[in-house]
Amino acid sequence: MIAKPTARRHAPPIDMNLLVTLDALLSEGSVVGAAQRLNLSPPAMSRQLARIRHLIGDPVLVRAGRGLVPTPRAEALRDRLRRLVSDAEALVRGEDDLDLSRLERTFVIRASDGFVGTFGAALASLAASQAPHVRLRFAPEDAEDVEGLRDGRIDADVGVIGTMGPEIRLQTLFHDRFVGVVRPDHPLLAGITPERFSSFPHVSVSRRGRFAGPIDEALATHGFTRFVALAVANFADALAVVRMSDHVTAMPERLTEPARAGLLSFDLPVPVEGLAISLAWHPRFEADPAHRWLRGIVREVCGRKP
DNA sequence: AATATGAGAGGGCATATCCC
DNA sequence: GGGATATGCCCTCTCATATT
Repeated sequence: MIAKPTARRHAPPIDMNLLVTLDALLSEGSVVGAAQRLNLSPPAMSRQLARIRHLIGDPVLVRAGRGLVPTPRAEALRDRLRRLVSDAEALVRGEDDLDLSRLERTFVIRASDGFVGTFGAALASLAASQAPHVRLRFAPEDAEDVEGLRDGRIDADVGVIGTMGPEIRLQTLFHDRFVGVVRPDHPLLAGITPERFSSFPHVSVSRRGRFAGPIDEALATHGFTRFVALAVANFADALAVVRMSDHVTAMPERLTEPARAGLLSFDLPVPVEGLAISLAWHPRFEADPAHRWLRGIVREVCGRKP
């Protein structure tokens, strides 16, 4: 008996071009769109889709009415694939050929009005000095979901970032602490004790309209309860109310520095845990040189001493 | 070594099919 | 009807093999 070597034929090498094609198909959600993007005819693209289906063993995109919708398998592949392709593009292009002086791009940053008020001007100046054709759009904070980052409507998210999707990249920009804010001639200033602090009506800042937060928890551990009479969605509204009433509010110190001008800030009478202001982005932008530059200038501006 | 030949991949055009 | 995808047919190009 001849001992035959068990060497089996190697599987044919994977056509990596199909990954680029699939990325285009998933991004465009249509054969025609992907064909235009890759300078192919729609039939050629349709055939590439057929090859991808054969390669993956999944329909990838199925007809829904006139268009196509991705299968769960395709959805699961989408982000990794996007990252893979953009990494490959960056590899080929090289990271150095980012020409900031000619970069024309609009970045969407989701951030609170506090962040815009405190860092917006510095960020805009720094961006303009390095990349004069780049535009920044600050989008208001909505429900803190990852969809905006996932589908690319949002380039970066700045703020107190809680539970995001597991794939979301996160980096702490700085730590902040809560301070109380009242108008300058407020009666509370005669003596700030937990008891007197709790006796005035409060304004809470919550994009979700919450009346209770970490300050209430801190007060509760010391046996105090405050009455939050008003919940507003941004810092400016809270400050406007405080400016013209006996209401008391609390907000992150550094994040609202310029906005609190003309008002009186004070240390809270009970210790409240600090908060981390972070930058979040989707991994698809991880290797994107322009996006890296954006992250860099955000970090730089936040790292400057006030 | 140079040339011819055949298979296979992949693209475009025309057209079928589906659905709004 | 018209937009979108899928497919039949034919073409070109490449590569491996056969032939001179």
